[in-house]
Amino acid sequence: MDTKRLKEEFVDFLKKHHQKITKSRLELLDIIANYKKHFEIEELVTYIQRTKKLASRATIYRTIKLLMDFGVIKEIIKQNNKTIYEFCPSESHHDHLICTSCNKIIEFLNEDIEKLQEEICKSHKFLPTHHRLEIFGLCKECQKKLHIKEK
Amino acid sequence: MDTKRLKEEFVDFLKKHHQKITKSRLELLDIIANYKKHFEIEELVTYIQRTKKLASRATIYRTIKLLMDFGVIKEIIKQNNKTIYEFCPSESHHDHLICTSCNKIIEFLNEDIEKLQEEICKSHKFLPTHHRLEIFGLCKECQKKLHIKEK
DNA sequence: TTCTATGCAAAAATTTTGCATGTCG
DNA sequence: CGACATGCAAAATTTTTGCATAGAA
Repeated sequence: MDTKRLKEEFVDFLKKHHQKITKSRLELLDIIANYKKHFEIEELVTYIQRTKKLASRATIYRTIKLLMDFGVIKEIIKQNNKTIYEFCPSESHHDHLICTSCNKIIEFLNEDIEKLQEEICKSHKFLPTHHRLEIFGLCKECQKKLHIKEK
Repeated sequence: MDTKRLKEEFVDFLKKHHQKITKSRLELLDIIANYKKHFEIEELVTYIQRTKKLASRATIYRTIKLLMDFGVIKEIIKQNNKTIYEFCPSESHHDHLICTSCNKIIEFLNEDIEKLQEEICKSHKFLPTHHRLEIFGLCKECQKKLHIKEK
């Protein structure tokens, strides 16, 4: 993935928030953008420390928080107290179908649902910043594996 | 809350899953049903151990897993890596508006959104078991406090 | 030069587990 | 009686933090 543009925006973001522009921060953005789309932090820490020796666990945690504020990382949660993070550059919001058997994550976007959410917020005078919709269940393949008949 | 019926169903559930019916399990269901609707586990542990001395932390954690399988507890997550659990007897599914300033949780249910979700699952041949929709933002009161003008 | 970021290791917070003992069926 | 549940404390997991040092503005 080409992250040149994204890095520039991140630099602006850091300046605006009076934070320093460091090698770690920019390279972490780069690494994460080119790593798996969905990841757990510890897995990422292991990967980074094995391959690049770029940043410590503490810095990775701290930078991920920054990147969440910046808006390119979101947390989506799955069962078992595991937190899965998603790299998600801003344009492409979407929601998730999560298979509880094979842990596959399927993305979808439905404009009607998005619109309905806006209406709900309006009716509660709630000012939304972001949202998360997760549907848990069994994917097509796992239904077959488990011999579940379609209705 | 009257939990007689719920307890009977829980007993059936335990039998069906070849698990034992114990005092701890039944009383924990009772306590949780009458505790706050939204809670963190540690807070619950403290409460139970202060007031009733009924079960150990380990048993509480284990029983909550059981109750999640049984279906009366769901986990909804909020920011800051805190996991909020919700007691939610089966009939009353709903989703959440979560205020990121005062942490208030507002429940809502929108049938159209529910229907659209079913359609999405169908089109992916996905067999849903449950879902979770969380909209984060600022509640009416916090917008006022923070002097945010309505559009 | 000044202030913030980083690394390290220790601490905190949260959840799970092994094992001896108690309880249910 | 046999199998499973419980309590305890220890371990595992995940995340945060204090402080000395390095690096950016």
